[in-house]
Amino acid sequence: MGATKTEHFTDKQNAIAILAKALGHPARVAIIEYLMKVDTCICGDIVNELPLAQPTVSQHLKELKNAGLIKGSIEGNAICYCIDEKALTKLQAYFANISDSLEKKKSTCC
Amino acid sequence: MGATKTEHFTDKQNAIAILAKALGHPARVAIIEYLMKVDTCICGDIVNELPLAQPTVSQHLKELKNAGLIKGSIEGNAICYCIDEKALTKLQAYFANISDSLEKKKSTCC
DNA sequence: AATCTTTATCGTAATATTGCAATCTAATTA
DNA sequence: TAATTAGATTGCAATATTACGATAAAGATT
Repeated sequence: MGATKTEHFTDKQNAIAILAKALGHPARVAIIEYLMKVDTCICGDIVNELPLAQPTVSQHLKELKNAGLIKGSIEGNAICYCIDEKALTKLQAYFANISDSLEKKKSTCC
Repeated sequence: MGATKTEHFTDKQNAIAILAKALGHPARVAIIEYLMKVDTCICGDIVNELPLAQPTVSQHLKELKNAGLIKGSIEGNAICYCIDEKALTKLQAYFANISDSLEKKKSTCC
């Protein structure tokens, strides 16, 4: 064995896990933060921003794309990578909801 | 090779990545959601709630604990697992902040 | 057309994760 | 004290991730 048993969990649980997993590496967190920092989307220098080799960065970008956290479109011979707002909104909503619930049931716990 | 190069990233990036990674598996998302659902903290039946064998669940609980997402205290011969609010608040704040920024710079992008 | 630039892919090695049977530990109960 | 119960640990097999050198693909530049 060794493969995750996704079929036993709900779609929503799997969806959150996929997004969280994609952010489960500091390089990918750094990529998202870099895409937040630059105003424009034409950013062909992500490799220079990271302390990793180009194939490694390319692989991380691919994973972020597969998870739906970023989207890329071809722009000449460079590529324009962008944050996909939908995914981040989903995460924001999820944790906001959890925080809310925690606030409400502060009493009974520990 | 094969090990994550954590030393090249900021403490904050690593901290977020650790929390996200811990939630990067549907079973662990399910555990957090179960702990949210039950009001009390004396919950010695997490194994029965999940479609996984007891050692596997134990391992997932350990990882959530290592990441700081839950805390456990011995309660007789059972164990009381609890959500650690600090970690979830940290995630909530992180994604709320990102969502805010995205809202503000809606114009220049794609 | 030859070259440069940018990004992706392939191949491979090192390491990490997932899952479970078997076993161990410690508190509880009979 | 023996049996029970709740949970952790060990050991192992299957699979996934991380990282990078080498190379390929495709548009841009000369």
